[in-house]
Amino acid sequence: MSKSKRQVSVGRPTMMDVAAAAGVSQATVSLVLSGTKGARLADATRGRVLEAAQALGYRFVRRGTKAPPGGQSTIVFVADETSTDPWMSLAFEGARDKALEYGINMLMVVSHGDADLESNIIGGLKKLPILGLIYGTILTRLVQIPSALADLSIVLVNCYDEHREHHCVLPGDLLGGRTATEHLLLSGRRRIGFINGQQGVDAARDRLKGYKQALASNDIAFDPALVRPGNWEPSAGYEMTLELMALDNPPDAIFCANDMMAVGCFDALKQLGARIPDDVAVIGFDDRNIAQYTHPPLSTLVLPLYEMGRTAAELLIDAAGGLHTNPSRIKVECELIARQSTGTQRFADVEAPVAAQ
Amino acid sequence: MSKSKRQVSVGRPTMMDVAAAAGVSQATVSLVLSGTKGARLADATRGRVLEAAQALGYRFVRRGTKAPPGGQSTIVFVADETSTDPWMSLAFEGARDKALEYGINMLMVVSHGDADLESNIIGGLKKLPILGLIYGTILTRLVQIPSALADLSIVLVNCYDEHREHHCVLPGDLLGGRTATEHLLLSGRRRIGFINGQQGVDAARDRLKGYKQALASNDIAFDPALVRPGNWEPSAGYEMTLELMALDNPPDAIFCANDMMAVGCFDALKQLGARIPDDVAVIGFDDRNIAQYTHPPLSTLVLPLYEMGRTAAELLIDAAGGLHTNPSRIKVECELIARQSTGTQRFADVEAPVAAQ
DNA sequence: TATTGCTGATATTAGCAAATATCAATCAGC
DNA sequence: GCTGATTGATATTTGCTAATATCAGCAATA
Repeated sequence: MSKSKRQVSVGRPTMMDVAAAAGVSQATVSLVLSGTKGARLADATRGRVLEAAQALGYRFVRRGTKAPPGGQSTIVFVADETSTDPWMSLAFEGARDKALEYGINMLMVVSHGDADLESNIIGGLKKLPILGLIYGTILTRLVQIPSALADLSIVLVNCYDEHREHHCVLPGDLLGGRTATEHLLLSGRRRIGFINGQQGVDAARDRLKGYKQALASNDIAFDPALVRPGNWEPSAGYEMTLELMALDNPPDAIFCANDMMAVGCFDALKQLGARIPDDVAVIGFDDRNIAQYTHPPLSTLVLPLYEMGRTAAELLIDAAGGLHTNPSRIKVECELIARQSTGTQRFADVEAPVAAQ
Repeated sequence: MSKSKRQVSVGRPTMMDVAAAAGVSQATVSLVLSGTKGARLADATRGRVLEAAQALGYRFVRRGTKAPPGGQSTIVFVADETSTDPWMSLAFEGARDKALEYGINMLMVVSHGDADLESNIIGGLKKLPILGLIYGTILTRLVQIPSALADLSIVLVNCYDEHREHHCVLPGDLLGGRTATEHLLLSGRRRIGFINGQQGVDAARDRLKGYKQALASNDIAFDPALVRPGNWEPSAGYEMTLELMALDNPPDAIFCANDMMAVGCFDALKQLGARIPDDVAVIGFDDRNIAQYTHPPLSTLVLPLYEMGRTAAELLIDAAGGLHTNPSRIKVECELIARQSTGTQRFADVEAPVAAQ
């Protein structure tokens, strides 16, 4: 019975002791000493507590807090794929940069969509102080979050859940499609071809929808002959461009649903002897690296994965900070990058030229 | 003093109780019940222990084991960058696929080369059962491993340490440079230009060295006028090609130290009216996505990051399995991808044509 | 009634102690 | 001396318990 067992009033004093000395409850002492924001405390009480604590030589040890302030916290980024495109890396970097501003570390795991693997990995990580989880997919799509992750704070990037249980951050493909089309219209084009991405993919659907909206808003009739199916590959851009240009009334501009198809489109136009942008303007989508290096440089729209990652991390950090909002669907705008493939305007009164890069 | 405090012989029996009943030590009971491999036990003792355990109704609860059998193990992949190129993702995927074969999970963290951050994150991860650490860099370079990580099993990917304390896996740039040059020589070219990467970068240095070795092995004199400095960007490929073609005795083939410069090289050659590969053959390096889509498709060499990742994971898993070897430097070969930009052979007796893709 | 100041009840954690694994050292028998 | 069997010592882990955070709700006051 010596050093290991604590006597009644020996050993380090606790909040209970301080409370007794100050004539208040333990809860009050906690509120005073931990400086909880928003606590309503009388100055007199606060003073008495502090005095008692000092008198007893009380040493404050933080406990019972979910996220120990100053301690490490971690965000786990779960991706379904990584290698094909830079998108996932960009989203991760965006989230990481935001997290780092708050001193929060980030981990990435790649699940290839395997729910068991996800549960498994996250289960193993439960020993860490996890602030939350960002769940990102290569394709914009519906996802099902494994129930094993249900107790974590989750934000979805480039995907969405059926029951709107989580925040999700999506690219503004529809608005992007409209912006691209309107950019062509503003530079005086009137007959705009559209080469779509793979059927069944959300991005393809929305970009087409945006294309249609822009035409409608500008009182131009939608001509189904100008819309061609594609598959994101340069070969499709090449073939579909040949088809479009073979029409009786060929387009004076082509909107390719991604940059790779625009590369194929360039090849076809050059082969036909059409000048870009003088005869046909071309705009892509995604702002892939290559867009800067085509001849002429390709106008396109940024797929804002970096910004989406940042936003996701911010949502997570806010939620951890106690800001509880209903799950929202946030769309991040796809910025227009006007390069020379859409030319300087051919016709009258148009917008001011936008600097490239 | 009721249910919460345990009485001497009440409550669940422990190994100590079983040991006392069987007249052996706790250690012996542990050896019997946990079936430790390689333990030398007398059958009589084993029988007595099992009997005593049964008699007492002892329930076995496993504790105190470092890696709970069947429990997860994890490899942490530390990268200095991710977004610019697909290399890091490829290395990660390679390592991940190998790890998955063994049921081992992988995590990725991006440190931007910040040693404090690395120590910090890994420190936080120490609670997990970490099998080892793969440390990858975007540029092939010398790295210094923070001392905080010294107690972990580490394999370096695309980088190396001063004191050869760790395994490292590197790309075979030198051999690759030789292979590329020999491929051009084999197709009958004799005057081969070389557009180098950024000065001071290991990959640029080694690819040039390989180029020189190939020339020397084929008894062709090295002509400094045919070697031009570059910076990995298409613009450099474009300008340096113009310079090379303006020589009194222009090259009949150009080896660009990466694919992006080869794209610029293509532009310059087309502008000059030179046919590829008939007038000038072109070969790149890296096998970037774009190489399939140039006109004609670009011959190039694979930068084997995927394979390097796989190899790294394998080394780590072997080490964890008890295979202790001296730290080695493993170079992974850069495979030649022969497409049309190096043409079918122009001259006599050459190797069999290699299928594209 | 609205607001302020506080507390009881409950969720959560840090630290601890007991339980177990492991291995080098020891022991007994030949 | 040699070899197989056992144990003491120690590292590691799990569950337990006291300490702390937090919030709804109560009482007093304006």
